[in-house]
Amino acid sequence: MAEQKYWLMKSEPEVFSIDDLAGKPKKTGGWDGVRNYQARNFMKAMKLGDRAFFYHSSCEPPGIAGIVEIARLAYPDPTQFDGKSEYFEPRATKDKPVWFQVDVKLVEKLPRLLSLDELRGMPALSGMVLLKRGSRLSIQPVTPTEWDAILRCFRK
DNA sequence: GCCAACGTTGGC
DNA sequence: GCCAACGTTGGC
Repeated sequence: MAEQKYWLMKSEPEVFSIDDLAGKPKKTGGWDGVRNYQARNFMKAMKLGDRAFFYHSSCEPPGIAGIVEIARLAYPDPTQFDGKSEYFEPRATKDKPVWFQVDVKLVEKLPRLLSLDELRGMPALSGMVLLKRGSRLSIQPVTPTEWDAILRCFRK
């Protein structure tokens, strides 16, 4: 397989949780609503089969809830064309969409949420984007080292 | 192209 | 609900 990359994708569980994804047909859903250029560009760089942590933000406690796989390459986020959506983008046209999304498929919900506190306590993650001061990016790259260190919490 | 004002994110 | 940090907007 082509080189597999790793990512982290944030969602507020009150808006879209890992259980919401689990309840979708084929456990697959579109990751819509991303309205940040850096995050968008990371989604455009995603390849089929890349894996990502599903991170729950703005909740108690925040943390990693599960693992998803990229099931469809970046394509225009339909909510940008919907005048009634909070994600409406007046500058966007069908010919020149501004915002993109990928589809993700649930690989597994982790046996328990790995909290932000626990992540901060792991020396192997000291350089992780998520843990950087002031980091707000909703889509982030994760290094293979970080990925493995996190999985090691579950696969003893 | 600068940068002040404003809006958003997200942990706490 | 607060507010630090960051991104975006818009006047100049």
